[in-house]
Amino acid sequence: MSSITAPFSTATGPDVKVRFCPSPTGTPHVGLIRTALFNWAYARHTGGQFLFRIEDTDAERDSEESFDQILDALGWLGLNWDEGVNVGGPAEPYRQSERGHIYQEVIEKLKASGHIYESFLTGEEIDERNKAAGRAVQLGYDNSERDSTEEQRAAYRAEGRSPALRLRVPEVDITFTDLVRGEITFPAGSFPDFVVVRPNGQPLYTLVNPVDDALMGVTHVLRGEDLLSSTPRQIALYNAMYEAGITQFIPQFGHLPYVMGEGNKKLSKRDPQANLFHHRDRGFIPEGLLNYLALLGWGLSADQDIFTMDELAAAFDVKNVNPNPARFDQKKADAINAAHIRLLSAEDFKSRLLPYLQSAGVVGVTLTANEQAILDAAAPLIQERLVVLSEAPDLLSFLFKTADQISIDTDALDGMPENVAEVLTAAIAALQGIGENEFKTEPVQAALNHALIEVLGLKPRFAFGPLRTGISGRRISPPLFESMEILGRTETIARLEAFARTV
RNA sequence: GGUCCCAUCGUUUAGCGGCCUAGGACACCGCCCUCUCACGGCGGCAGCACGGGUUCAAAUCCCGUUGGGAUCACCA
Repeated sequence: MSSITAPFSTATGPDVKVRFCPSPTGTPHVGLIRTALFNWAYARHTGGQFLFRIEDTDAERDSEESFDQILDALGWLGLNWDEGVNVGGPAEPYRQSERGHIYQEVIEKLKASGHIYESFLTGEEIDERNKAAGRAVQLGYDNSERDSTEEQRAAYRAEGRSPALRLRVPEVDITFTDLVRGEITFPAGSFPDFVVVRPNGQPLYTLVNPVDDALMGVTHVLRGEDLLSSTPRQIALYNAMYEAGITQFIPQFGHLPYVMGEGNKKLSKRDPQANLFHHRDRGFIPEGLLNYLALLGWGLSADQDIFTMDELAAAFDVKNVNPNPARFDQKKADAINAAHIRLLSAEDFKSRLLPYLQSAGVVGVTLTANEQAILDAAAPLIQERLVVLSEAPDLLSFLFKTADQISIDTDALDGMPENVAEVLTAAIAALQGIGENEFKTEPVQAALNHALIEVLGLKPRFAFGPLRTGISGRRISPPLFESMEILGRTETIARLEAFARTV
C-alpha cells in the first residue's frame, strides 16, 4: 500500500498561516481562548496570517448564541484576525455550515481517486464481527469493505441501506514532528479506516477540518492536545488530498497542553473558572487575563511574568511551549491581573472602572458632573488596591452617597475603641476649624493629627479607625484624608456627627 | 485492553551535560513602610517521582518502573 508522500509545510515567516476554528457550542472556555491566543501570537510573531473559521457542522449542538459569544470574546480580548468570519478572504465562506457544496466536490474527487470507499456496516454489525472473530470490540472497524465488489454493494443497497464513506488509511507508520512535543510516530494499524461522510451525505469533522485547513492554506495547526491522537488520521487524509491534487502540503502540528482545574481533571465546562465571561464579570482586564493564560504553558523569560501583548507577540514561539498540562491557579491569575490594573494610565483605569460602577448602580448610566468629579478624584485612590475591577463599587460607593445613606458594617463597629465618642467629638471640632475652601487632604490630616495624636495622645490606628468607619461605614476604605477631601467639609462632618449619635 | 502524550518547590515556570549547594513568579510565613487595605522593600519555607544505564561529569541523554492524562464515534 502507499505511504505518506505529501510534504509538510516549510513555512516559517510571513508565509505562516495559523487558524482558530472553534465550534460554537456553549460559552467560551479559557482553554479555548488560550488556544486562540497562542495562534494569534504565533501569527503576529512570524508576521503571518491569523485565520478565524467557525466549525458549525453539528446542527444539534451549535448555537448562534455561542457564535455571538465567541465574537464577543475575541473582540473584548483584542485577538484580531486577518482572514475569516466577518472579515472575508479568498476562501469564503468561513462558516462550515455554508460550505457544503465545497465538501461535496472534495468528496467526489476523493471517491474518484479511490481514497474513500463505501461502508454499509452498522456499528452493531462491526461489533458482531469482532466478537465472532475473537477480537476486542474496542478495535472497531476491521476495514472489511475496502475491496467489496459492486455486487456486494448493490446487495446492501437493495436492502435499502445507504453507505457511510470511509478513508482508506495507508498501512504505514505515520510520523510527524509535533512543534511542542517533538517527533511522534503512530504505528501502522493504530486506527482503522474511519468514517468521513455520514450515510446521509453529511461530512464529518474528520473530513471537514483538514479539508478547510488545506483549502485555506493553513500551514500550522496549533490546537489542544486532545486532538493529538486524531492527527495521524488527518495526516492520512491530507495525504489522500495531496494525491488527489487537492492540496500541496501537510501543515505542521503543535499540540498545546491542557488547562487543568483542581486535581488532575481538565478544567470542566461546568467550572466557573473555565468560563471566560466569569472572569470578565469579576473585573479581569484583557491584558491581565491574556497574560495569565499565556503563562499556562509558556513564559516570556526566566524572571519576567508581567508582559504586554506586544512583548508576547515579539517573543512567542510554539517551540517554547511546555508539553505538560498546567493548572489554572486563580490566585496567580488575580495577581497578574492586579499588576496589569496598576500598569494602566489613570485615564484608562477610570474608563475601565466605569462600567462596573454603573452596573452596580453606584453611578448613573450618564454621569452627573458631581459623579464625574468624585470619580476623577477617587479612581487614583484605588487603582493599586484592586485585584479585579468588580471590587471597586464596594470600595467607592460611600463617596457617592449622602450621610443618611451610610450604614455601618458590624465588623467595622467591632473594631471601635472604648473612647470612640471622645475621638469623634475631638475630630469634629478639629475639622470645623478648617475653612470650606481649605478642606484638603494636607490640612485635614494636619488638624486631625494635632487633635487626636498630639493632644489626645492616641495611637494613629485608634484615632483614625473611628473616622474611617464614620465616613465610609467600613473597616477598610480608600485613604482617609483623601476621602474626606472628596466628601467635603460639610458632608464629612455630617457623617461623623451621625456616627457619633449612634455610639 | 490497543495506541499516544506527560512528569523540576503547593501552583506556574527557568534549566536544553559542567555556570545548579536548582533561579524567578504566585501562594504561604515573618519583618519594614503605614490612617485601614493595598502598593513597595527585605527575609524565610519549599522541588528535580523512582530505579538502572551512558559519561570524567546528568535535573538535563537512553531504558525501565510508577503515577497521571488523552484517544480508540456515523461529536467536534
